[in-house]
Amino acid sequence: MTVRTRFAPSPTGYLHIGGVRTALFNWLLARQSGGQFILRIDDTDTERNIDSALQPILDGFKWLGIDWDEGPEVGGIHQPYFQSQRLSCYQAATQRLLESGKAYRDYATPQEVAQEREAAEREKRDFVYSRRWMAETEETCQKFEAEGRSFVVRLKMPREGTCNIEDLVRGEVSFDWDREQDHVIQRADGTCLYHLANVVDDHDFEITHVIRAVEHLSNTPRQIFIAESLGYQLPSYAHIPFVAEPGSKNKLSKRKIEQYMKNHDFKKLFDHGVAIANRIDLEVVPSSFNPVLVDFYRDIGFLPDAIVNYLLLVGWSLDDKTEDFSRQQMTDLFSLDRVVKSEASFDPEKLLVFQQRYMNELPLKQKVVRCLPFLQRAGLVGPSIECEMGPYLSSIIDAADDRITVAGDILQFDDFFIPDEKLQYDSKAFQKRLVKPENAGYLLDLFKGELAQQDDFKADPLNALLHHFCESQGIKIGQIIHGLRVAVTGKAAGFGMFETLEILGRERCIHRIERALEHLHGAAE
RNA sequence: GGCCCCUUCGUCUAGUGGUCUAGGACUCCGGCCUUUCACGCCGGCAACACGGGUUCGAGUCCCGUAGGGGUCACCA
Repeated sequence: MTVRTRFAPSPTGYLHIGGVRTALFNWLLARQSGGQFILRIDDTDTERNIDSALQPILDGFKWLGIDWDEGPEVGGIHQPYFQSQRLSCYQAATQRLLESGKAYRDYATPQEVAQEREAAEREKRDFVYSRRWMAETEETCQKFEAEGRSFVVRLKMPREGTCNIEDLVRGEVSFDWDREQDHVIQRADGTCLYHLANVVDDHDFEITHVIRAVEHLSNTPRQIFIAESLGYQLPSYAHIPFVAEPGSKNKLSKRKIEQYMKNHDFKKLFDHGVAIANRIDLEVVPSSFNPVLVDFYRDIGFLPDAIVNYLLLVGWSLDDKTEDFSRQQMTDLFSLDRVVKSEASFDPEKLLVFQQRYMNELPLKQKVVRCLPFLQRAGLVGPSIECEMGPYLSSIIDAADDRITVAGDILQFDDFFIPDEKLQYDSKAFQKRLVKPENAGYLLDLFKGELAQQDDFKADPLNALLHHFCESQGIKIGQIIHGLRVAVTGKAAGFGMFETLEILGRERCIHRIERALEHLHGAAE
């Protein structure tokens, strides 16, 4: 039997990071055994524009490298994969349920059911529908219809015994049938509800393993009832813990971003993103620019592999030390029995660590490819990059080394792309390193003269040059190097000073120092 | 509230009765390196929710308590 798993997103316009984790586990299980991973669209309740709400989700999966064998865009032998187009399947199933007496027409109005529910609450007993408006014969149907009533279809749930679920993650879990309600499976207008659709589709698509978040565990008995009533063979169930908020055990929610901002690490991640977004004219709105959603990561230059590797480890582990997994390794080694039972909080800091690791391992060429679009979007580099820009960009990214965590971080080194005349000085740094030290200007001016005579403008010789200079002046290198950095980059911090000088080249270094000196004298007057 | 699930360092986790005076990773705190920032290196702090059993022996099994979460829709 080949393993067939599925993920069933609703077209909401965004891809939730917790959803990705669930999809990932499904995908992994299918891939490791040469099975199929299916994407099915749960759009039974939405009347919005499906295309525009679905595309971001499909794009998200594609970006992450989670591909599907059947579903939107790729089709498949079981199509359609949109629930909104499968109504007839559900109606046929409902009909069979009705015929076998596992479901019934119910002519109660919502108000009448609500009244029963309230009465039960008042009397402090569990609510069980009286089935007062249940119609199992043509006569009763006609009687109720004569009263002007319309019907919904309800499940006729067992009222005794237990439902045992053999869960691949949790072991055996049992529920008493008498706690279950006669759930509605079809509305008065003939449209169907989630649970029925879900069970019918899983069967039609020949899903062998239903891997989903724990919040569905309590819903499983009714689905089992439907499946068994229809004579379906039950899939295996695995209820995995959901991804929780940072620092709590609540389910991570897209809407609670305001609250998450109180979490230091979450805010740090968000602010990191905002700094990049502001430079590339990206709208910072919670509906897409939100660390709970995948778009956020793509937009600021995360690596899909880093995210997938991180997500793999929230709720699953191989052993007590292995953390890095290639796609191949994770598909080979993943197993449901090593899924943890308790909910795991999303840890932005740890995600960043994976990102950093993957970014550092990326070949320089790849880094350049990832960073370039950010420079272009920030208007620092033209749309068609000139030939000489390639090596120039490479040298910067090479020198920046691990300081580039996400591709968008290249913008921290914007000073290499700004014309000398437009270089902005960090005012605090300028004050501290150039204005305040008495002889900073003097030393810088002197050293500028040395630079002007330096022919071999490479990091090592420049290093030697500055050291000799310091010796001859009887100063420590710290007395000049900071001011030099501020003068040529405008910033207090950056990568190696001598690499910086080399990359900038002699003319620009001198020009920038002159400009800084002018600025300094201007400030003094 | 009923039912169901969960509970090891701040976080992610290892641990399937003795090798656990509980291991790893991230964070944090020291120190080293150093021209800044970052990296790196070394070291350190830090957890079995609680109470009863069972057992020679319990983080590991059982029961209870507490806490957390989920679910009880003509939502998905």
